[in-house]
Amino acid sequence: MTLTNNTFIGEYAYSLDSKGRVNVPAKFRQSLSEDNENTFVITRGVDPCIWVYPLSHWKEIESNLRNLSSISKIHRTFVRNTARYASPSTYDKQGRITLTPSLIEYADLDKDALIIGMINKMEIWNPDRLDETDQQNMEIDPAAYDDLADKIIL
Amino acid sequence: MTLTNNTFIGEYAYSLDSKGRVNVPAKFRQSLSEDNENTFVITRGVDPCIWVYPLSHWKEIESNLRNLSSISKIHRTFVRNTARYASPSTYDKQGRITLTPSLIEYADLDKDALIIGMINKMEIWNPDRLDETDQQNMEIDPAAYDDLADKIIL
DNA sequence: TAAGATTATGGGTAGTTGTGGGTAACTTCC
DNA sequence: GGAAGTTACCCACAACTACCCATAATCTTA
Repeated sequence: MTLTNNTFIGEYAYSLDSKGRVNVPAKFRQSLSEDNENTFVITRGVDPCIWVYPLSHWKEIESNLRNLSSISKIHRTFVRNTARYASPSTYDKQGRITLTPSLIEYADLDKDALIIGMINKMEIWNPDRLDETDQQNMEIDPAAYDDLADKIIL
Repeated sequence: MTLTNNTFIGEYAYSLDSKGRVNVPAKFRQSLSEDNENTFVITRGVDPCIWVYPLSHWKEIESNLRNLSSISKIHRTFVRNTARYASPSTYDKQGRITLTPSLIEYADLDKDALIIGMINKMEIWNPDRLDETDQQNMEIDPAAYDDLADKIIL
């Protein structure tokens, strides 16, 4: 059962094979709208993980970046940092995408890959790195967290 | 897999051969629309790197420059710096473009050439110079950077 | 519960891509 | 006009990647 198009929730444990391929959860694939052409764009996350966007969402990001002028240093740097690590990946007949060696290294992926639905994208984690990040996030300022409560009615 | 015509993302490590040729990533070539006639325009970047535009986009830049008045000193200087170092380059059967000695020197290119997709153009870097530039960019005002990130939902 | 469909994982192969070098055409300069 | 240097085009090979098929485990449904 699919909730909303191009929306991802839940957590899945898969394995990364010797060719750098990981399965995309069947539910995520089913949620993809036609215009994504079975394709995702993978890139570096802010945390040590891989971000996986549906193609259609990435195209929106691209069109925003296109309007930034390279005369401005900040704009130039922002475009470079965003575009640099991104690469499209179409899933194969078995529903797997191929990750790039550079991203596998960045996310420190080994055999186990944890896929997490993040609403408009998904994240691929080394389970150990995620545990560590969770620990560190305990130290987040509770006030700032509470602040969010005003914006999102849980 | 090609996302959008004349749009470049990703990072690629290639080598510059003794004849001053570098490969254009296959994905970038495939993304080029017909009207580019397999041709790019190479010129100096603002940073110490080479900017590589698809011919069609360069033509738009030319027509924008045409509208700048030569009375203004800033305009005059800008037009001169932009036009001065530009030169067209068609890729060969193997997908390589030939760089000019002057641009190779400007970008301080040696054996290794790092090609970065910058959406509407690409950049060719000496990996060491890029590392240095990345370091310097750490000093960019974080607030201004976050501001950009807010507008573009990553 | 049994049969069928779907899902997760592993591996083989043909076509593509990146890189080096060779040769012919063209330009430049004396 | 001829020699020297430069540029553009062509061929060849090694490495890699996308695509295909196979199998085992799991879920679905009658």
